[in-house]
Amino acid sequence: MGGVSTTAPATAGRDLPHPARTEIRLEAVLHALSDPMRLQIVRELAAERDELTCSHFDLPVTKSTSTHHFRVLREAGVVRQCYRGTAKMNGLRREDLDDLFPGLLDSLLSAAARQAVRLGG
Amino acid sequence: MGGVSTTAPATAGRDLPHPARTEIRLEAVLHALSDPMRLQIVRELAAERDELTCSHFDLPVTKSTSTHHFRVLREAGVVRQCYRGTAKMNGLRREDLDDLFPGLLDSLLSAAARQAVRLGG
DNA sequence: CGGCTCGTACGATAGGCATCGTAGTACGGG
DNA sequence: CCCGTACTACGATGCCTATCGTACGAGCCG
Repeated sequence: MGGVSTTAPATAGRDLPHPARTEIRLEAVLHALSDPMRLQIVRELAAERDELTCSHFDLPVTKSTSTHHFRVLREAGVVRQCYRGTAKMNGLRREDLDDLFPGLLDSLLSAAARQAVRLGG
Repeated sequence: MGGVSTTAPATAGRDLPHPARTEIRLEAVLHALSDPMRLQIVRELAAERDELTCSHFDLPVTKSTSTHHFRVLREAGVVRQCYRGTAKMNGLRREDLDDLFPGLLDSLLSAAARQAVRLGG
């Protein structure tokens, strides 16, 4: 506070609001994953075990829509997002989810993989 | 047609359309369970390991809305419904779901139970 | 038959949401 | 300093859905 006109140092105003671990609701997680696009994002994020930029994903929608989906995932507590230069990094909140709902994420991922095999190949 | 005036024997025209096992989609299941009301229904259905009538559930909505939620669950392949007299019985499609997505249902139920304890107790 | 209970069908309503396009902001590099 | 890249914000649109109320159909019971 005080007289600092440029309120924050670097990447100011670029923090993204995330729900705390205890604020994550199962219904919101399920809703977030009930969209094919978002489920696909989460699957890729789980496969690569690292953070990925938004632009890494080649989604069949405009960037506006893409932004929307990533926000839904973040607000549901499924992914953690932060800026790194101009890029926005996305990481799965594995630890938080595993702590809240042990085994759920793995079951969901394996269910999605199984369905992909069944329908796609 | 034919001579039979009462077209069908009993509970005629009262069959309910269900998706076949192979038509059940993960996204639809997750969407169905992302509603608190429907998640509660499924939890009760899993607790009592028997079929339950619609009226057994004391939901804070009108009967119209209740009918709607049960239909969503049925069309997603989560529950199987049939008539028994005037009552409509609801049963969890455990076998189908376990075959398609092994472990998923249990993970979901346990996640829901865990959250109920965490928030309610 | 008459009435009761259970559930359905249909229409209305209000809110949510997936999608787009356009205009704009933040950062890094030449 | 200017430009390109990455992402956002905002408004519009059309669809889906959760909810209700009312009117109705189907089966049971006296």
